[in-house]
Parts: sequence; structure tokens; C-alpha cells
Amino acid sequence: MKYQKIPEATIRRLSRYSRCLEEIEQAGEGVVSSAQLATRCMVNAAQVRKDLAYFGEFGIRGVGYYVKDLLSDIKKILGSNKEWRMAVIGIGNLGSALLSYKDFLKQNYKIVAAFDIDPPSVIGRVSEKLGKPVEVIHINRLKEVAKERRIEIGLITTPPSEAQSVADLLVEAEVKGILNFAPTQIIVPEGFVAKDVFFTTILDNLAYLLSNN
Amino acid sequence: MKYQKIPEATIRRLSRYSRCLEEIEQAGEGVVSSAQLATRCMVNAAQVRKDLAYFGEFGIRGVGYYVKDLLSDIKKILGSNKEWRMAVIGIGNLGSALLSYKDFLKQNYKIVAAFDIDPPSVIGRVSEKLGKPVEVIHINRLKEVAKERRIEIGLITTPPSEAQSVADLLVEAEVKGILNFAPTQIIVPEGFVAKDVFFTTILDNLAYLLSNN
DNA sequence: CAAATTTTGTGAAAGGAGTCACATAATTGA
DNA sequence: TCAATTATGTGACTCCTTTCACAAAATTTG
Ligand SMILES: NC(=O)c1ccc[n+]([C@@H]2O[C@H](COP(=O)([O-])OP(=O)(O)OC[C@H]3O[C@@H](n4cnc5c(N)ncnc54)[C@H](O)[C@@H]3O)[C@@H](O)[C@H]2O)c1
Ligand SMILES: NC(=O)c1ccc[n+]([C@@H]2O[C@H](COP(=O)([O-])OP(=O)(O)OC[C@H]3O[C@@H](n4cnc5c(N)ncnc54)[C@H](O)[C@@H]3O)[C@@H](O)[C@H]2O)c1
Repeated sequence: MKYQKIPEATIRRLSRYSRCLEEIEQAGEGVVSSAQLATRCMVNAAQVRKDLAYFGEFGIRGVGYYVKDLLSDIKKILGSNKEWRMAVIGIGNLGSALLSYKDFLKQNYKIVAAFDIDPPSVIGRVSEKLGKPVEVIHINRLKEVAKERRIEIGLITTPPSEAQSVADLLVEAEVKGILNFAPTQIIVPEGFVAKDVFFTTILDNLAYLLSNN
Repeated sequence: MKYQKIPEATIRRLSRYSRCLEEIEQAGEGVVSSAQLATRCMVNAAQVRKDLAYFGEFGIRGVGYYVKDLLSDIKKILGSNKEWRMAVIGIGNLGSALLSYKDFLKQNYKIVAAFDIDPPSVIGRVSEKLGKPVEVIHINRLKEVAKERRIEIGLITTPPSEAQSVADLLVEAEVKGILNFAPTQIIVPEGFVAKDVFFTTILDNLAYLLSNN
């Protein structure tokens, strides 16, 4: 298998396979075929095999895939086997919800810091949400704390007007990954990765499907 | 222009164009070219024209597109010109955040009801979040209230274990569109539309890009 | 132990989506 | 009025993704 550019769709599906494999593992299955996994993930079986083939050979012909091994391999591919250290910036409604999102704990995504421009007003609201109290830190200490706590991903939940300047701060602090929930497009330099999560786009999509079916 | 299946990517981009056109309109521009819009949305100019061509001819050769008209046309295509009446089910951390999401007001997405299985514990927390107090209603009144308030879209923010059964209730209440935030795949019958929003997939994607660049 | 069965991995084919390039149409200005 | 300019709409082309189909490999069965 020689090097090729991997489609983004493949990466998204790997994440789906990962979730399904966890359920299959829970159910006590030791081995799974591409056909079974495909049915569960609602994709084509050849698609599953092709996706995996980008990264190597993980199955045994005539048998299938060992669930535990495949899950571990996929997590290694995705980079979700290591622990990712995250910060939330903007502890309002959405930021607070993210702080108390329990699934992050189960996965290897860990929120290790919370920032706001107005910490006193929010510090009471979020404490103890994650089991242990979360201290909300003033945004002007972002760079210092990001270094100290080795933050790798920043979740932006400030108003849209502030999103780009917060992203700039994250870049300055060498936080390489950004997930932006504010409805404005974020631009980061080469070497950094920013993804925008637009709720309205998702709703527009739904509205379109509802209007045209 | 004859009928064709419209790519989902086109619909997503139309939503993006819509957002950009709003900014352009705000800036007081009356006319925009496909090249200008494309630069702003970070896509190819021909892509913009192709996307629009699926639905008709909206521009004037040698001139460009009238911003106001194009915005209105795109919203008509997406179905986001009409008001969409939504309900949030599961008024915990995320559900409360959605209730107080101010951008829904600006767009034509309106939350007109909130449901939970344990209303007394949450009723105080969400009141007045949207300007006017929001009454949290017991889930067992979903069908009745959905009819009464003409609810068209349900946002599921319950624990994953409850997500499918809540979806079933929504289907029974003939709520045609579902946006599911719980990390579990929802299945709905023909004629209904369900979209899952998996936070972990988005993070896995980011993790992959950070691990491999 | 060999034939039958199962299921992977992968080249080839088919199907979609994105880009290019240019004819076409509107406008401007001399 | 007509040439020059501008920018759309779209056929053709390229590139990418998905599906098909089957040889290869492992296992099971008689
Ligand atoms: N509420 C939702 O459900 C929801 C959903 C999708 C997207 N969003 C987006 O997420 C963002 C936050 O939404 P919200 O409802 O939580 O708003 P919010 O007003 O409740 O919270 C914003 C927080 O950001 C803080 N802040 C402002 N400027 C800052 C800065 N420069 N640095 C650090 N912190 C700063 C504020 O003090 C406040 O605590 C918005 O952009 C919104 O559009 C919200
Ligand atoms: N918190 C986040 O930031 C976040 C982010 C992404 C996804 N999610 C997902 O969204 C969902 C909610 O997360 P949360 O953190 O708000 O959880 P939460 O526990 O704070 O809220 C869940 C709410 O749902 C209610 N509920 C339970 N069963 C119900 C039923 N059958 N009918 C109606 N209401 C019911 C509960 O009473 C509770 O109020 C979860 O599935 C979670 O995985 C949360």
C-alpha cells in the first residue's frame, strides 16, 4: 500500500466505525466482518475495507477483524488514542455546557482550562460541573496558562465578534487546534487547524430537506 | 436547466453563501460578482455559479448578482425564508444553552417549546433566558403540545439512552425534522429527516489533522 | 487432506463533484 | 452605434469517491 491523500470523508467514517466498534465490544463480540460493521454504520462493506486499506491490512481473510485490535488501530490512525488537552474560551451558555459534557471524559478529550474576559461573573456558575471545581481564568493569562498546562486544542465559545481575536491569541500561544462554535469564519496560519461548527448550516440543511421532500 | 440530484455539498455551500451575503448586505453593497462571493466563502468562482445553476439563473451577465435578490432567492431554495418552529427536548446543560442561543432569533428558527422528563428541577433554570420566560413542559405532553404549537423541528438533548425513544415520540407527534445532539445514531421512518450532530466526530477529525500535519 | 466456504484486499468500472474555458449577454464609453 | 469590457451560464474535462467483482488467503468440513 503506497501513500495516497486520504479523503476527509474516510476520516469521518473512521470516527463512526470507532463508535460502532465500541458498541460491538460492549456487546461482547470478539470478531466482526466488514459486512457487519458496514450494516451497523449504514455504509457499503467495500467502503469499510477501502477506508481501512488506506492505512494497512487489519483483517484476516475468511475471518474478519478482531474488534479490540481494530478499535485500537483506528484510534491510533485518528490520533484519538492519546489524551488531548483542551481549553474552553468564553464561559457563557454554550461554554458552560461544554465544561460539563461528560462524554469528553469517556473519550480522550480532556478540558484542562476555562477562560473568560469576565471571570468573576462566571466562576460560581461552572464550579464543580466536571466533578472537580473548574477555575475560570482571565483571558489575558491564556498564553501563560496554555504553555503551563500544555493545551493543544481550544474551543471558542465567545460572541462572534471576539472569535477571530481569540483565535489569534490561541495561535500566539501555539495552541495548534481550534474548534470554533461562533458563527463566523476563523482564519489561522499554516501549521494550525481550525474547524468551524455552524449550527445554522446544520439547521439550513434540515430546512432544505424538509422543504423539498 | 433540467432536473438533477442536488449534491449535499451544494446545500451546505448555499448556507455559507447566505451567511456571507448577509455580511455583504450589511456592508451596503448592492451587487456582488461570483468571484467576490467566492473569495469571501473561500471557494472557486465557477463553483458558486454551478451551485446556483442547479436552481435557475439569478445573475446578470457583465454585472453580477443583486445582493438582496440573491439572498432572498437562496433563502427560498433552502427553505430558510419561512419561520421554523422548534422544540428542545432535554433541558440540561446543552438544552439550556440552545434555549438561550440568540442567533436563532436573528435567523428564522424559533424555539417555541421546551420539554423534559423532570420539569420542576429545570423550570427555574431556563426561565427568562430567551427574553420571555420559557415554560418547561413534561415530555408526556409532547404530542399534544407539538400539534398545538405546530412544531416542525425537534432538537434532542437528552442522554443518549433516551434519544431514540424521544425520536419515536417526535415521529408519533408528526414532527418531521429532528436534530439529535446525543452521541447515538437515530433512525426515523421514510418521510422524516433526522440529522445527528456528533461532537466527537468533529474532535476526532481535528485530532487526526493535528496528528498528521 | 482436499474441497467447500468465508471474507479480506484491491484493481477496474462507474458515478459524482469540482474546475476550466469560452460563448453569450449586458453595460460602458467614445 | 459599435467596440471594448465585464461577468454569467454551461459543456467538456479532470479529479476524486464509491461500488463492483474477483483473486487470494484463512478456516471449516467431510
Ligand atoms: N448558546 C448556544 O447554544 C450556541 C449554539 C451554537 C453556537 N453558539 C455560539 O457560541 C458562542 C457563545 O454563545 P453563548 O450563548 O454561550 O453566549 P454567551 O454570551 O452566554 O457567552 C459568551 C461568553 O464569552 C465571554 N467573552 C466575551 N468576549 C470574550 C473574550 N474576548 N475572551 C474570552 N471570553 C469572552 C463572555 O464573557 C461570555 O461569558 C456565540 O458565538 C454563539 O453564537 C451558541
Ligand atoms: N453538554 C454538552 O456540551 C454536550 C455536547 C454535545 C453533546 N451533548 C449530548 O447532549 C445530551 C445532553 O447533554 P447534557 O450535558 O445537557 O446532559 P444533562 O444530563 O445535563 O441533560 C439531559 C436532560 O435530559 C432530560 N431527560 C432525560 N430523559 C429524558 C426524556 N426521556 N425525555 C425528556 N427529557 C429527558 C434530563 O432530565 C436532563 O434535564 C447528551 O446526550 C450529551 O451526550 C452534550
